[in-house]
Amino acid sequence: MRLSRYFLPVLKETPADAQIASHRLMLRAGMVRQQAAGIYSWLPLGFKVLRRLEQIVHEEQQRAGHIPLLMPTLQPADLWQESGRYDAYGKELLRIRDRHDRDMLYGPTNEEMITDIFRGSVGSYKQLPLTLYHIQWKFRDEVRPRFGVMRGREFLMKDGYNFDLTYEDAMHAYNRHMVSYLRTYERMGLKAIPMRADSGPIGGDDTHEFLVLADTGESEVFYDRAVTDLVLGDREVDWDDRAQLEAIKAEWTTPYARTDETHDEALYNEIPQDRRVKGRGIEVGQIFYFGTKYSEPMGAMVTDESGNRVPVHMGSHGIGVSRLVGALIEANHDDKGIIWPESVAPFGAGIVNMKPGDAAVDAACGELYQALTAAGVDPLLDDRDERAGAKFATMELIGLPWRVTVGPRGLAEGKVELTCRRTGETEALSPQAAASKLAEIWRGL
RNA sequence: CGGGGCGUAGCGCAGCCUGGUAGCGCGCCGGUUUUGGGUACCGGAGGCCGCGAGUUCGAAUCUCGCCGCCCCGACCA
Repeated sequence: MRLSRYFLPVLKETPADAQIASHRLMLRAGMVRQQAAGIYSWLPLGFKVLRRLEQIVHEEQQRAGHIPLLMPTLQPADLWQESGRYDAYGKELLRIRDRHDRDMLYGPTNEEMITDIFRGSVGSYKQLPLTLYHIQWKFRDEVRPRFGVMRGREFLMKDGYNFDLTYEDAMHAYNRHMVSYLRTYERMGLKAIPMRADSGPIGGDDTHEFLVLADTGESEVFYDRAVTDLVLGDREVDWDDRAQLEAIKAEWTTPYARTDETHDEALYNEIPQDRRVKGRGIEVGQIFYFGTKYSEPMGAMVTDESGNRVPVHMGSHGIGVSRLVGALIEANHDDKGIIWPESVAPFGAGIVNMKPGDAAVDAACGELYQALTAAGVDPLLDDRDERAGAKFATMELIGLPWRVTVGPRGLAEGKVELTCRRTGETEALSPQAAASKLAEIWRGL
């Protein structure tokens, strides 16, 4: 993309309403625009990041064998009356009436609807296990939305639902989600720690929240430092191997890690002193086994091997996709702006043309642009007639991981400069060498 | 929902206390200048001062009501 033809409304000054870094930077970098409290338009740059995250989530879900579909944002109220949540959910549920006076709602989650879909089409245990998911906008009418997209009223969420015959099968689905979530966050360059969460009335060891450590997080967290050293990496995962998934789950959930909701001071104090950490975290996902809570009242039954009609065991599993954009920035920024991990960057590299109109510089930029595009780096070429300082400041603000600076001075020696956003390190290379170095990095993603 | 604060140009703000018909910086447009870290100067466009009612000869300014937004707390898969 050429910046001169793009839509990137960056702000030099900080909007007064934004209190935390991610919100400030998303507004300054022209990623979002607020339309009402907790409701945002996603401008092109923000939209690109959102799409990248969605893509990673889709890939990892499908790798684990989960099946995508798409349910609507608006739902009929009667499904919720069936489950009992229409009255129980309270004011967070946005209720709407259509022209025929039918009660509708803007979905805050989809347990009822997915259960309805399931019961209409599945009747036998032979069709299990089944996990369906979608990535769709949700609305929860929060009393006090804040922190930009981190706590909006409208937000994009991946929510998945597993249907299994037995508790054991459902726990395997639970473990599958835990491991696939670990992979998902790792691919995004995030350290997200599964923490035992409050499971409410159901009780038991059957829900975990994933927290990204950040000083601005809403939750207070307590953990054993050992958990932050764990890395899933590229180890082979057999998604049908129950023992393997159970072992990975144990690896991550054995070290103490809890939010203030479930914190146990006595257990915490058993951790060796030098490994105890108290901090704050941003919740970016949750996995949850809830058994027959919906299948029973809503009649989601299958016939088992012995011919008995039994309610299916279910769980739901969410990743806050739009919130992740904020969480990523909270975890990756400095005083100049955002620092995107390569895997989620809106553009892989910025090319700065130091002298638009200079034939040699224009030509070198054009060649680099083509080479990087061909390598899948998806570059952003700053071909605007601006001062060097303004161009550098823009690139640093929007946080592209790499910058290639092309000017007459370097070009006279046959060199361009390759600068790493995160470290600030710069090296002079031939344009070809710079292009192949970036291509190499992208091949590894 | 309790407490606090703010709505004036695209953004950041001053003016309000003490009423007299709106100003600064950034951005934007035109020009000169500059050319490897947000250059300097000149000229210009852009406002139903959140909305409504009231007081007054006169309201951005005072009074009342409403709406919106932000912060702290409570709440939150």
